[in-house]
Amino acid sequence: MKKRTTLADIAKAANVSMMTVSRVINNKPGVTNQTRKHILDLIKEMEYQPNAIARSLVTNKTKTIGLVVPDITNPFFAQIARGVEDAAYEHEYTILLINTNEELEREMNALDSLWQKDIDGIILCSSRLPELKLSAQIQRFPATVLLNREVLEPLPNLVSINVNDQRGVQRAIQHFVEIGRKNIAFLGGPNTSFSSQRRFVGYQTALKTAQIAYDENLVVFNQPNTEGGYKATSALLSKKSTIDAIFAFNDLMAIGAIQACQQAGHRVPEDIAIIGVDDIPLSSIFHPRLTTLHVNLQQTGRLATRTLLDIIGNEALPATYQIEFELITRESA
Amino acid sequence: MKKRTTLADIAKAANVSMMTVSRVINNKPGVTNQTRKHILDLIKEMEYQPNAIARSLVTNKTKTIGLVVPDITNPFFAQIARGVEDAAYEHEYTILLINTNEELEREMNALDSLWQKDIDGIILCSSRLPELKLSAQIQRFPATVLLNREVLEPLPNLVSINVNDQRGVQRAIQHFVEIGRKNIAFLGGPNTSFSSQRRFVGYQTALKTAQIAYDENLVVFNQPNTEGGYKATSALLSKKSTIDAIFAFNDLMAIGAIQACQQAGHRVPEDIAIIGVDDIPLSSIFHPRLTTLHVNLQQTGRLATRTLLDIIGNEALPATYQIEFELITRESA
DNA sequence: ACAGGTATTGTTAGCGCTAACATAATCCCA
DNA sequence: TGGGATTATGTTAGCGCTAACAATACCTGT
Repeated sequence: MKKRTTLADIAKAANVSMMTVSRVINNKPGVTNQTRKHILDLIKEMEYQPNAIARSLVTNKTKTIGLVVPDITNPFFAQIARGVEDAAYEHEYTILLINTNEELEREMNALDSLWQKDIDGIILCSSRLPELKLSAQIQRFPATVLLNREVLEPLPNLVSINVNDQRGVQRAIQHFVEIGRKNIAFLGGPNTSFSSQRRFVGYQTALKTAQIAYDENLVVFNQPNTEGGYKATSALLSKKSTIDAIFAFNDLMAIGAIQACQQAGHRVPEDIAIIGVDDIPLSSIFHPRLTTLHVNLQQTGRLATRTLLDIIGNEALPATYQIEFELITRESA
Repeated sequence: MKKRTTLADIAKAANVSMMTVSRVINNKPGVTNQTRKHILDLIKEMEYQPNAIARSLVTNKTKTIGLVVPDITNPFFAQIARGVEDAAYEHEYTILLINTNEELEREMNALDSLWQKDIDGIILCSSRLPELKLSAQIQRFPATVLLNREVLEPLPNLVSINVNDQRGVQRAIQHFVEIGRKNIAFLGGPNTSFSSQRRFVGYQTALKTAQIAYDENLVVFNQPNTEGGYKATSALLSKKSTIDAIFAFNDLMAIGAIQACQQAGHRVPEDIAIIGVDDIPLSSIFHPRLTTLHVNLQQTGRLATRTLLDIIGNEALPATYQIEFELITRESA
């Protein structure tokens, strides 16, 4: 690991001042083509690469954005992260990745450490911070995009992006109605989850629209995995045998639900139609192939960083975006 | 976004020199408990947080490590990333995440940009760089850990961590033999992939050990997904009907293989036993539940950063690690 | 009470770069 | 042909911090 070549080295070698070299590397005008070429050659020859740290210290820009997610292992966030990074790469930004593991303390520490590193902005996914702390944090960063979190009072340097859970669920329920289902059950996830709450509201709204009476016996909450789906559905079937459709919080629960139905002797989708959410890879492999609500998360990630860069660049913007679900109709409904 | 509080601000407020404050925030000796407390109070009161950029410029340490992966969307790398970040967090390091998308140019750019940001080390996963370029890159970073890539000539600041593909496959084949299978087919992945190659070697070695003759008609390569597994297996079954076991490059191919077998009227595992690799979540949900080779990737990620930090801290180390697969015996074999 | 040590605080310089202003070189047209 | 505009280059200062050395203040034992 040899020592870095610095601006000064190049300047000396080219027999010009550091500023002239600086102008060349930053593509600024005010340098003859001849000297520019000369310097460019030297830069290549001496393998000079600017020291971003030094540059940041004076410009107050780091070309770095922080991405805070609960758990990168969750495909939901991995997809978003990929989109975020892709778009960042295109604009020559890099990503500082942080997992909060849904722990408040870790999220606070993360934000502090990002702040210390003087990043240009943050993309904060599914933040669990209490409103007050969150808004305090946001105010100290130059720009932030909030993903998948209920909005606070508007802030000038903040944009929120949310998936439209309500509307998505309504679409699903509507689909059930269109294929003639009337006894539609709702499998909720953990009720600490914002999206589970919103989906529940969507479910109720959609029933009202379809003029179907709400029946609380058709609603169960459980863990958002296959096991939870299985248990919830078994419980449901034992007290209500007239069910002909199930909306599940996510695909894993939907799969659990299918297994429970089949176990109990119901055919899917003939007797009971099932719709999940997320469109995980498994959905198209599992048999029967799962009908599900889908969002292009990678695209959403891209949108998040583009929006962030817009805020950084001081371009006016609306304060919230709503991303719509798409219903992927496959075999299960 | 108000202006940052700086060391100078604190120094002025406390009526001491900047150095004294610096000593306090860096927990260095040479400050009275009294003044220390006084300064600490002011720091809290004025919400001072050191500027990491400025600090890095003088110390030449950034407390940041680069993590380069082909695609964070791939659960394999997401798991590793999670482990890497967890361990980094514990040591107060942060992670710069980069996706190369398996593109050479993007990998080079990534490495350049990390270099410019003066990071303390890199963890490079499944690098596709030609040997020469790779080793040149490695030599300019203070420390690097190579994951899942054949080792080059040893370098003082480099540690390689590889999953022991060969031994893993041997374990799988041995399991087939133990349950009385003799006609063992091999479903390979893309032959550009190092791991596919190594697993193929392991397959041949294991056969030799078990004194089973190698038959090239039992070997097929295809895409590493369910479709590839399905096609490969169909092809296999049409020319060889005596097959009683299949080793698949990964779980997705294994699932495709199962579907192809069942389609062709073979029972799994009674007629044909099947083993995959990766232990993806689906493996334990799919029916029949998949027997598969498993590695604790999160743990591997942790190992990677611990090792990297050891290199940074100049603690002597062996040049390569081998991580062993574990055979998870479920229903499919 | 004082030499010689130790514990505490301060001063100077510089990391590598760029903003802002200052100067030198070149041009163009009346 | 000369002077104001223009273009090319240089100089100075400082971003926020810490390493290294310098200067005090405070001891301790004799």
